Amino acid sequence: MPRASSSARRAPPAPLASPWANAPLREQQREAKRQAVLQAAAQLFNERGFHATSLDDIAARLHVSKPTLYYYVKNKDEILLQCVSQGLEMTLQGIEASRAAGGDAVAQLRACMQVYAGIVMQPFGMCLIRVGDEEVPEPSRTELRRMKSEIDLAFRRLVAQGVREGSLAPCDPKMTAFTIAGALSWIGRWYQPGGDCTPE
Amino acid sequence: MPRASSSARRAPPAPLASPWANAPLREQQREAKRQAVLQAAAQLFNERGFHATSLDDIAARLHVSKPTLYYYVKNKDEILLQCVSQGLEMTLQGIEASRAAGGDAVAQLRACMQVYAGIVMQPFGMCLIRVGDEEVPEPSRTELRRMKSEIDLAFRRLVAQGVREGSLAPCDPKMTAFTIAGALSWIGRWYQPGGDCTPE
DNA sequence: TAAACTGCTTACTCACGAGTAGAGTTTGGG
DNA sequence: CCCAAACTCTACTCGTGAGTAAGCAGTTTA
Repeated sequence: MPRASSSARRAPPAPLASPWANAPLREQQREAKRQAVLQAAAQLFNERGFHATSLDDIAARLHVSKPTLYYYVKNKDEILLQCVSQGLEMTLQGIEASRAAGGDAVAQLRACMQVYAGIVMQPFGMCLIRVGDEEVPEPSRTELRRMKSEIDLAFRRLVAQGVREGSLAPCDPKMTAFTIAGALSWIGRWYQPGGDCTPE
Repeated sequence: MPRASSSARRAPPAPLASPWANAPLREQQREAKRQAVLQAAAQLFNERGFHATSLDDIAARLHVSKPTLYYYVKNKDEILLQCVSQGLEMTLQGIEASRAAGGDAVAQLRACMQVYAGIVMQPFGMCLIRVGDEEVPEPSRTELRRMKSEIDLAFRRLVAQGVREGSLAPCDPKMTAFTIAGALSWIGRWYQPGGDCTPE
């Protein structure tokens, strides 16, 4: 990020209407464009796969040229990384919220499932499912896997808790959590906007 | 297996041994090698993804050179197509066998699930799951999708039948079948030889 | 023995896609 | 009006990977 040198300052003469007043606005627009790049990329990755999507494809969808993309992101790998990270982040937050909402284990589990289902239908979440983590280069891969297993762990804990409460039939939490995650993730495989909707 | 050229042969002067006697044997060895190519390719596709796997990678794993591959297959797309086709074929046959084995709907369904689970842990079956069908070029893609939906249909029918028999709780067969397929397919995502096993 | 074929090799071509250089255009502050 | 930064473009480089050409060694047939 080469910019950001021009952030906070006050103009000596003018009382109102500080110059640089729109500097934060600039920054904000820049971020919006950056997000647009990620969004477009995520969609294309989902449609064609990561390797089958060229940067020209992404640029074309946004009606800009390839080098423009490099003004907003470092490289192709970083685009994928960001997409997946955001999907993961959303999921983690959603789960956190579901748990914070309280209720018994089954209610929490249900809420988490709803959240998860909703996310895998959105571009970033779908990225999470459809592109394997083989694709992201090593430094970040481990981090990503860590976050994924965190999600898995949350599900397992809820299942185990449900079993303890007696509201869930006794079962192996590990396998059950996998099964749930599998069934939910599978949605991201066939869902295409237009047709069904969110309800479980 | 690059060698093996010096394996089976018959002496010319022998009384039996029509010429061309080993022609079918030749054919058979050739087919074995072809299968080896597909097998190696499937494994690599599963490890790294289709586009991330080069023909040189496949060749290297077999200790041969790239052009040798072209002696056995037409091109890269055909390799993928064959892998997926074989996975699909195996599944279809397995389901057929399960249904033919008789029993009530639940028993049949259980058998089918067992078959499916077994298949997605093998290279070809895993291909089916891990590489999206976006990757295979258009003429064949439709055919592949047809076979996939045939499998899905088989599951749906069994679920519906189970509901009718009263042995399954009433539910939407379509959604239930999707859920089952999802949960089972997910296995192919995390399963790596070594650790757990087949039992459900 | 020579011809013919099978199986495989080395040494290419050629296209496409990631990433870069450097210049042109727009925008807002002085 | 002018300047500098913000932004975007055209025109490249360069590596990699799919697919091909042509020929070489061993085996089979005549």
